[in-house]
Amino acid sequence: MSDEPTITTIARRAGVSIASVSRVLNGLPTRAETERRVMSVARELGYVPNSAARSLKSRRSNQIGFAMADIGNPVYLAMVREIQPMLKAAGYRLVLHSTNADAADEIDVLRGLGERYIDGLIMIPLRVTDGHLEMFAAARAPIVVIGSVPEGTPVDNVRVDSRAGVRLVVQHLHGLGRRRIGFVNGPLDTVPGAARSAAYAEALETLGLPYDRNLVEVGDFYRADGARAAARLLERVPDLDALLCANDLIALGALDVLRRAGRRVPEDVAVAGMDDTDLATIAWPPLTSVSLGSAERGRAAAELLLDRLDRDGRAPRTVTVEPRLVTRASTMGEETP
Amino acid sequence: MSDEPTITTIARRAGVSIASVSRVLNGLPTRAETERRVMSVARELGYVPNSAARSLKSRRSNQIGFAMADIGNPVYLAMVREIQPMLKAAGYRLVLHSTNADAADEIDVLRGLGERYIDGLIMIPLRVTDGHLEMFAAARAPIVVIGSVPEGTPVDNVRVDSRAGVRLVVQHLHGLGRRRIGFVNGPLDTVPGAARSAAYAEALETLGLPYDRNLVEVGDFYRADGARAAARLLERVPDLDALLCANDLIALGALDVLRRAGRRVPEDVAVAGMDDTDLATIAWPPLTSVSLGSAERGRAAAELLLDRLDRDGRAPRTVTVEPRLVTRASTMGEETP
DNA sequence: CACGTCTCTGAAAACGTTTACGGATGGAGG
DNA sequence: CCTCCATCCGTAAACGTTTTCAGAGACGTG
Repeated sequence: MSDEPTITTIARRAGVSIASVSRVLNGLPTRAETERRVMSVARELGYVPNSAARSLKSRRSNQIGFAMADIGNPVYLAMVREIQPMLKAAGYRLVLHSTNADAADEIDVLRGLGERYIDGLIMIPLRVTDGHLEMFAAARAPIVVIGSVPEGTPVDNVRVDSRAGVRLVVQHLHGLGRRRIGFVNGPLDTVPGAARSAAYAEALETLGLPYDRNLVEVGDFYRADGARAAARLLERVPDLDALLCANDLIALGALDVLRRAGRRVPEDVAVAGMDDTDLATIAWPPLTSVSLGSAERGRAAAELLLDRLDRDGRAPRTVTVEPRLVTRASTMGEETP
Repeated sequence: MSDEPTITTIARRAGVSIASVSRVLNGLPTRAETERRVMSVARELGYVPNSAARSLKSRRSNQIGFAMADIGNPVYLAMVREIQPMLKAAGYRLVLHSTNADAADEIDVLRGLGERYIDGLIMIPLRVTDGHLEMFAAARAPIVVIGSVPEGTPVDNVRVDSRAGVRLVVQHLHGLGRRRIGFVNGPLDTVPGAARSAAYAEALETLGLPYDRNLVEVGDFYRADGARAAARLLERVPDLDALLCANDLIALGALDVLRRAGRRVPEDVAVAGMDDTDLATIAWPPLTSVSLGSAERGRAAAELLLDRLDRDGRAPRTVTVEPRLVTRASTMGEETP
């Protein structure tokens, strides 16, 4: 027990060569007697193969990286919950990277691909910088990006038509007779922030509603920021009758603020979130939210990656997930359980 | 770009030996001119050291494992959120294992320690089998167990006095005048399930309340199971006036059921959870819950592990975290925001 | 009996690092 | 001019595997 047994220890004890030991351990055809001896010695010594040595030879680590901004956000969580079992079933381990949406941090992870401690990477960058693009191009292992990426970027890509998603909610709110539809967004320099901002304007236009910049407030994608932003918005536009939030977390913050302000949801203000996380059914009132298919996106990303690990060389593929509106009591009072 | 540059490539291009390259890259003293040449070639080639080779020599992987039942449970999530940045700051990566509370799966992870792909492991076993104990004893790398473990087990250990926690809530409910205090527990063959069961009985006895087995129902530690168990309990004991749930998730399920049954919380039934996760403040009404210091436990576990990685050889240590009751509207109506 | 064929095994190289050791060089001191 | 020491660097071994290649027997066939 003092020193870890290696293939060499076993070979000596069993009176065979290390090559034979390796063959037995890898299930290659071997004479029954040899196999028996090797196996028995290996078991007796409690032998476990050294993964570093194996990786060095085989050039595979059997690890996959997953990089997202913050493991605390239930969207990413939903993805991890899909991805982890799939990878595990395929014999891969999951290495988690929480980057705080910091570009330098993310580029560090990408550099990690070169260290070869992971065979592939699933990444959700909130901002895609030139640095990202360079690393994507130079990457020495497959990458799947969840979220939009410029045309022609040489990585597999899973995206969701968030524009359509925003349109769905805005139409829903409009259909309920709401005309002063506020919008609490996340940072505009993030990919989702920018997309949702454009989509909001576009949806209003389609419906013939005027775009009023006073109705828009920007915070960050967290509950506390959402609350603050919603409070600012409410103060500026007291006659708001609906609130679209770029995120379920933001929506939770908004609900807190509205409750404290004595506004009834949905009677006075209808509130909708995005992502349709578990939180939507926990919140009170239950939150109408656009599902952006987090679980589905996670699954698709894992599939794309595993596929490419199997046989590389194909052109990059893009999978697009359809958004789906899930209405609950925060917009449709009557549906309250 | 075709073939990954190695230390040998650099050596050739710079006209020095691989030893010199290694020295430069590791910051060992070298003549300025040599250093300049090596660095410039390395940069030009986009050299990145191969982690497998490095691990093989150095016998360290710079990875730490974290094994829990289900990444979806916010308790574990709170821990990961503490642990991940601490490990990262210390130069370690996090390898995530979701074991579905399956003993065989957990033992697999423990076996992984022998593969040396992780330098240490933080584990939260829901059940501690003989298999676990054997692996703990034979482990070739440091382990920190979060949760109780038999006296004398040779691992560092972070625990929480859940007995005291249960006592706190039961006293709180009793102090509010509740006398028919139901208990929805998780599986009794899990470490927390067993502990909470014993603690519930004990707390009742301390308060001079009779133990009525009709008041106890067992499900699993999830929302849906909690709902089902609470429904059974409610049907059996309609005059229940308080409900202690072994878990915030269970409590959410219970809230759903009570709402659907038309019981007011807390007027008719006071509800309390355990773990004090984020969900407690999202639920409606906000949930009274016993904090079992998830974040604190995560931090302590990471500290213990990093400490032991620094210098091994000390006796195993145990850190105990104090529970803390956080009262909210689900038991104290008047505090409703 | 010579030969070819087949099955099993061992020797050795290779993966990409780190590091112990000793050789070369140059300057200081006698 | 010789010796000594310090400084810098190259050679080679080692980490624990996998895999290629070829040798050794066994056996059947002509």
